[in-house]
Amino acid sequence: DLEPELLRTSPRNTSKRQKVIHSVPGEHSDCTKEQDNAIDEADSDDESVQQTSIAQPAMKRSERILDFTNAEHAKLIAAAPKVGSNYYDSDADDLPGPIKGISKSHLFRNVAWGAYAKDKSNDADFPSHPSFRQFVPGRFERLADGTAADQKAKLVIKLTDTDGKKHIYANPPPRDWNNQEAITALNKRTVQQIRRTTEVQFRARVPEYIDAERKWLVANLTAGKPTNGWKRLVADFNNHFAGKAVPGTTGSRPVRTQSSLSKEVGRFGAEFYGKGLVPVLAKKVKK
DNA sequence: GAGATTGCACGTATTGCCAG
DNA sequence: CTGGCAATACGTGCAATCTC
Repeated sequence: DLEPELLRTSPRNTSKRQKVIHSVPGEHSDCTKEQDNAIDEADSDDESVQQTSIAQPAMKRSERILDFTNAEHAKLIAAAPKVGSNYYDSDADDLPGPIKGISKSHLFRNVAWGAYAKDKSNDADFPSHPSFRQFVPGRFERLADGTAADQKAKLVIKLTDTDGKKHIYANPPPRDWNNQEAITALNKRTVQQIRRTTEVQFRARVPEYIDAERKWLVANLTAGKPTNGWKRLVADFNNHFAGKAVPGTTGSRPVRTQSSLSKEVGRFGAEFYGKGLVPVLAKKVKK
């Protein structure tokens, strides 16, 4: 069964009802401005959308970002198939007024969606266990096979929910594909659409730190710093907690990385750890 | 109109990268 | 190694919309 190009073909392990965790490649940006408006001009109407059938290690975010000013990258972009007006006409003027339902309207184009964005006839377009590559800055992204792909294809998300109902989410394109704020909003929106509609999640839920862990930290910190260095602290912490069950809690404690621990210590360092105190979270105020 | 959908802010957490 | 920050995931609440 085919999945739209935005959905990476996942290794056929998709068992039914269970949260499927797809890892999402990471981070950092450093993009170049002045891009795709020029590319939009070259928008062709060819609907051929390349299929990315590569079961390879997920590429890191930084590796997927293409620099328009880099000659080699520019060549890849030029060779990439462009998603056409079947999605929406990139060259057409935007519809007047703000986009309905989108509060950050200034970041996105109010386009008139094409036929593909309304077509529910092809079952194969509606996976129930989709995989997804987050948007990265720039209209085109580099794929693991070395070619470039048009991220415009990822704007229309077609899914089959847990009740078998089909959904289409047509997410407005960013006015500026290099605007990280727009890309971030787009990613948040699409990830949530997938999370709420299907059983797919891109990251496991993270257990919060519990009192026992925080007490242990207090005992192993000196003036808010690891008594014997971070390396040692991380190893000791995980020896003590990882995989173990703690009375009063369910399941077993997760492995914590140095990043996690240093964030926890840093977050409450001033008020608590630095003073040898166990952090106590303020009660949430609900209305 | 009432319930179902959606978008998005918030708070909690992790991971990747980079500079010192 | 460390420290720190950018990017981004998840759960949840809530308001604006949509749908029946």
